[in-house]
Order: sequence, then C-alpha cells, then structure tokens
Amino acid sequence: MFALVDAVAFYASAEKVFDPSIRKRPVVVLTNNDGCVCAVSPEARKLNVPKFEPYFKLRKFLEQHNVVVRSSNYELYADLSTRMMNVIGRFCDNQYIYSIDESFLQFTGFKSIIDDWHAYGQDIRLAVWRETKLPVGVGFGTTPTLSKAANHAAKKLEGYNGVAVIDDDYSANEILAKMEVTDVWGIGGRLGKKLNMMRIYTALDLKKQNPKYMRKQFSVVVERTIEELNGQVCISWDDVKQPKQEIFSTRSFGERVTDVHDLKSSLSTHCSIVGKKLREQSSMTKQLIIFAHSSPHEDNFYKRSFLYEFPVPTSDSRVLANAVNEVLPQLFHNGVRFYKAGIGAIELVSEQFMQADLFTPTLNNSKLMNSLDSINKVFGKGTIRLASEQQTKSWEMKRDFLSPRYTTRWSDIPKIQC
DNA sequence: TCTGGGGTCCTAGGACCC
DNA sequence: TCTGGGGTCCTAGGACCC
Repeated sequence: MFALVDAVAFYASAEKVFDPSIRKRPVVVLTNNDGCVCAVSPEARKLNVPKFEPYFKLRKFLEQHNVVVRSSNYELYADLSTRMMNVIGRFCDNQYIYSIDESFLQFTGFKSIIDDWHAYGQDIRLAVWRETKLPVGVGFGTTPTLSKAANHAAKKLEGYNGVAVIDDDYSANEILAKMEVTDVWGIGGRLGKKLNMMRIYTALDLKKQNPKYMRKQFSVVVERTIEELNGQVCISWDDVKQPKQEIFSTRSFGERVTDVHDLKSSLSTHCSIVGKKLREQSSMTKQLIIFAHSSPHEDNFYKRSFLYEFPVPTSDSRVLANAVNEVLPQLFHNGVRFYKAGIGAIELVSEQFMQADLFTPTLNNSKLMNSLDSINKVFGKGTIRLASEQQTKSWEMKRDFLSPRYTTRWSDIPKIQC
C-alpha cells in the first residue's frame, strides 16, 4: 500500500501558520519576482482565482475581493516543510519526499497492523495539524498513481473529509469515475485534449485503455500511467534512489540586467547552486548549458545559449564558474535588457565512474568542495561562496509582499505579549 | 511605468556516418 | 510497376509537475 500526503495549498497555508488573523481569509502566494499566482487557499479557490496567471493581470480582481497577497517566503516554507515531513515520517518506515509539500509513504508488512486505513489517515492529519498547524490531505492507493488519485479525491471531492482509500478495483473505479482525465498524475492539458478526442474523458476511461496501444499512440509515460491505474506498480523508490539526469538553476531578475558584471555574478550563483546539487547526488557533469535572454514578451527577443564541454567531468563550483567566464563575452550584448539567465548541467556521470584524462590536470577539488558544503550547512548558506557571486541588489528577486521569516531569523521570531 | 516561475524528462526531426 | 538503409548523436521544443 502507498500513501500520498500533501498540504492543502501549501504556501498559502504556511502563510497562515503564524498569522491566525488571515486563517479564514482568501490568500494567494506569488512566484519569484511576484510574477504569477502559484498557491491559492481554499477560500480564494472559491473565488475562482486561477493558478499561474500573471499577478499584474489579477491585481485588480484580488483587491476587489479583499484577497491577501504574499510573496514567496521560501525560508519559511522550507522550514515548515521539514517539520511537516518529520511528523509524517513517524507514520511509516519508508518515506519518499517528492516535493516541498508532498511525500509518499510505502507500507510493506503493515497489513497485520493496520486494519483501518481511513482511521490511520485521520491520525496523520491530526498529528500534522497539532504539531505544525498545516492542513494535509491523505490518499491511500495500491500504486503511487492511485494514491495520487485518492489524494485528489480526499481534498477535492465531496464527502471524503481529507482521507480517501483505494484498496481494490471497486474503490478505484468509484473515485476514478469522478475525476477528469487531466486530474490523473502525468496527464496534462495537451494530452487531455487529445484523449478527449478519442472519447476518453474520465480517469476511469483512461484506466480501461490498452496500455500497449496507448504507448504507440502517445508515450511510455502514458503506458505506465494506465498500468498504475490498474494496480500494477511501475514507479518505485525501493531500489536505489534514481539520481537526476540533468540539473538546472535559472532565475528571472528582479530588475532587468544590463551590466555584464551583474550577469556574471548571477550566473556564478547558479554555478554554486548546481555544483552543490551535483555533489549531493554524487554526480559530475560533462556538459554545461549557459544561457541568458531578454523578455520573450518583448519585440526583438534576444537569446544566447552555449553548450560547454568539460575535458573531464566536474562538480566543482569553481570549474563551472570558469566555464561561465569563458562564454560570458559572447553571451552578453550591450543594450540588451536581460530578463533571465541560468545554467544547466546535462550528461551527468556518477562520481564513482569518473573517467580521468591523462593529459588534463583535474581542477576538480572534491575535498575543498565538501568542506565548503559542510561549513555552509553549519553556518548558513553563502557563508563561504565564490568571490564572483558578489551580490548586487539590482538582480535580486523582487518580493514586495514578504511575510517575516518567523522560524529562521532571530529578529523575526514571533513575540508573545502577556 | 512596467509587469509573465522554476525544474525535469521525453521525443521528433535533422545532420552525419558508413 | 516502382523502388534507395540504418544507426547515432544532437538539439529544440513539447509536455508534465508543483
């Protein structure tokens, strides 16, 4: 049995934890640079506030309906996420954290212990609420995709009260019949349209399709999804956790960047981020994509992207930053108002199988990088960083509606007055 | 005044080789 | 009657997720 536990509108709920005055009000949270709406509290959902619409288009509407607007407070969300995950992890010995607010639990050998999954789900919800003041939904299913579907039912369908269980074909069909095909994990809007044309409208319709045939029509992803809906496990974290095949760090700027040094320092920061993520999964990269562009919504869109090949794979942030330095003169163009930049490590290889080059002295210093990671872990991120990362305010992200970092800054800790 | 997120994986199609 | 292969690598764009 699998369970998917996730928070209801996590970012919006996180904003409510330390600010009870907004708990009953509609709340939305914006993405980086206050660009789009990315979290909509249930109260705001009732007003039909769409997700991922640009904020400037919704601003008037949100004001009219007295909706609370907040910038993304990642420091707060990351901390609350950790707390929430710790509570959830107590309920199962096999937890897989899938995103900042979702974790899968895989129950093996629990059958003799747990006879009522509904009650167990309510126990989880109650514990998380009591200890973190975050509302969660719990879906149980015999495959990860079915637990996702159950989770959808738990939170979005009438009469489930936060917990739903799919433990046989009957309960699966009952829930899947009430779900749009695009509510199924892995089926997005585009696929949904094509499926509709084939008269596949509900999740149950999809479940009844022939997986092999659908693989031919679409892809292996659709095939696996259908098998999972039929109770056949295709996604598993049992075996060694799969390392990522590519790692990107990209960001749009708070203010347009026109200065080469600003562009360089932002890219250096991306090098640190990607380097750290590479080391975390014991990978090294052979190739690096380095890109920068102006706004795609502007006329004469400027975009440059380079593929840099390393003679020897690396996970050393400094080596990545050197690559950036090399291409920077070709990337930057005077007069362009840069809107976004980033790097991506592709062609990853495992540290273990790293092939050295007889003729190229390796610049990779993993001891140095490991010490850097350890120091930053203890003393906070950015304690030791590349000199070229030198922060300049101009490209930092815009967050006009930021709440306090209640749990990660001494000055922001809530005070209780007697 | 101007404003539009970030990350990962898959696949079709072109270029090239023998 | 008419007909011309098959594999690999690379890349841009598509699609999905939250």
